[in-house]
Amino acid sequence: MSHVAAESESTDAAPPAAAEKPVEQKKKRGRPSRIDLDTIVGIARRILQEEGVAALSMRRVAKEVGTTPMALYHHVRDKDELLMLTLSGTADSVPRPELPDDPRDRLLAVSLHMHGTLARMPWVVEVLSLGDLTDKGALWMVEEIIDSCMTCGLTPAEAVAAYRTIWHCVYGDLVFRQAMARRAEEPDRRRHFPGMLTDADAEELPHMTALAGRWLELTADYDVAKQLGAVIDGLLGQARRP
Amino acid sequence: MSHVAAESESTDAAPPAAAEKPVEQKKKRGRPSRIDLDTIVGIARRILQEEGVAALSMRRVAKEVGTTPMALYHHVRDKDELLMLTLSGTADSVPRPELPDDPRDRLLAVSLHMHGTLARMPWVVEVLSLGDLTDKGALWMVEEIIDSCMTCGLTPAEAVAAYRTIWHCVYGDLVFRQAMARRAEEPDRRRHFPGMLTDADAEELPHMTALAGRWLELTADYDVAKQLGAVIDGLLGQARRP
DNA sequence: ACCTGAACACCGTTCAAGT
DNA sequence: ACCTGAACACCGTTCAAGT
Repeated sequence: MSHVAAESESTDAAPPAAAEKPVEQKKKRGRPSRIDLDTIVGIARRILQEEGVAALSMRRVAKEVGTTPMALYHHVRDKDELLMLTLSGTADSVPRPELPDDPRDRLLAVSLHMHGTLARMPWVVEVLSLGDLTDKGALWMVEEIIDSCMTCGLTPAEAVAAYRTIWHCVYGDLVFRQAMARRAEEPDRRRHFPGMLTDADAEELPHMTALAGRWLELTADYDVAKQLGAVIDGLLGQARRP
Repeated sequence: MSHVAAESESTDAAPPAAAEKPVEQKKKRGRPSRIDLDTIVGIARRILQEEGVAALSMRRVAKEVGTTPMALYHHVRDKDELLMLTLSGTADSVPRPELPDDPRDRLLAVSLHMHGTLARMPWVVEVLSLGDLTDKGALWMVEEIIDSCMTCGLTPAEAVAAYRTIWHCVYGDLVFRQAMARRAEEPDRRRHFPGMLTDADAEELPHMTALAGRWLELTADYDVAKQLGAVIDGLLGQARRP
């Protein structure tokens, strides 16, 4: 159940690229610590994976590590820092895909790879909402997107903006899907869009009342690849008419 | 300071369209309630406006209303329901803008109106992340977007998908801006992207290392209107090649 | 240097009792 | 019908003390 966490954990702990670690190299002086950052972060990551951010508390992590809550604060400044640390290394656990050579296809492929990867790690999306990207291993995707955009004729500034727009589409879709999944779990029928329309609204909102019956179907049919394709076309279109 | 809340509050409480209220019409039998839903929701809205979702607790609302926390549960099922209720009526507090006739311009104008409105109500964005749209007064924008898309030749299904993509761009940008604003407040220098790159990364990430120095500037220059324009071009482009 | 215990100032929500 | 009080099972974090 927790072998995915264990894997990325060992990736973190692997000594070769130790210079990359943000924590300063500690000489082993004084009392040797009985718990180390890597196990703390690993356990936190497992909790996030299995139960999401809402389930992660310092007290819970401490219990699973086998210490007091306060022992954690000796290794980590606060809960936020712990959350950020769970992110680093996760990108490296996903194999880098073959990418097409055509820059437009490449752009779409990388964007979809981002989307697909994160769709399988919903907790990462949740944590990303709270802070920014701290996982260096994910930057190759940004680089690829910017590079492809520039190959298609965008200026560096336009390429960076295009990256951000693509990211908004990817992130927005993931958040939307998660909200839907959460709502599906609750048997609780809070009324959302289609339910709150009556025939009386047909005049003001003709399309929406007409589509209300098909809304669930239409929502389910949303095709990220197709939409991202269209967005990319639009973004690259900037190059042709300056 | 709280007059915006007060306004939408009175909008809520206005009797004419009472049939719209989700709560069932209560006959005034039994002990008359000393606190009513509208004041609870109004106070919650003010707290959200002034201090954000993190500051909103049932206990806090109770204190400001002048009751015990548990009295609230007689008017509201749980905190989540209270949050959803704060949303309803907010859209009506914003005047509806004049819109251009050309459907493409109209599409962009409505999208920017959504963005601009929500940019001024950050708490709404925060609450929206937790649930779905419950404010009927906001649906005219969705209707306009779908209508314009269809006028441009999209099928209803494509129009709904296009709406969602536009929403992702709007929402994604707002979330991004809020995260940036929050980060700017903390003097705390957690290292985010540009700081974590060294010269050693120039080989793997040439564009990003080259742009690292300009990153803040480039981020600040992000032009939502321009990007949404490009996205809309791409989405409408679907119509021409079926 | 590393860990512990007790404490502070909070949470959302349930439940039994009051008027 | 509406409200209260006490209680349950939690939070993140500080602080003084232990080894």
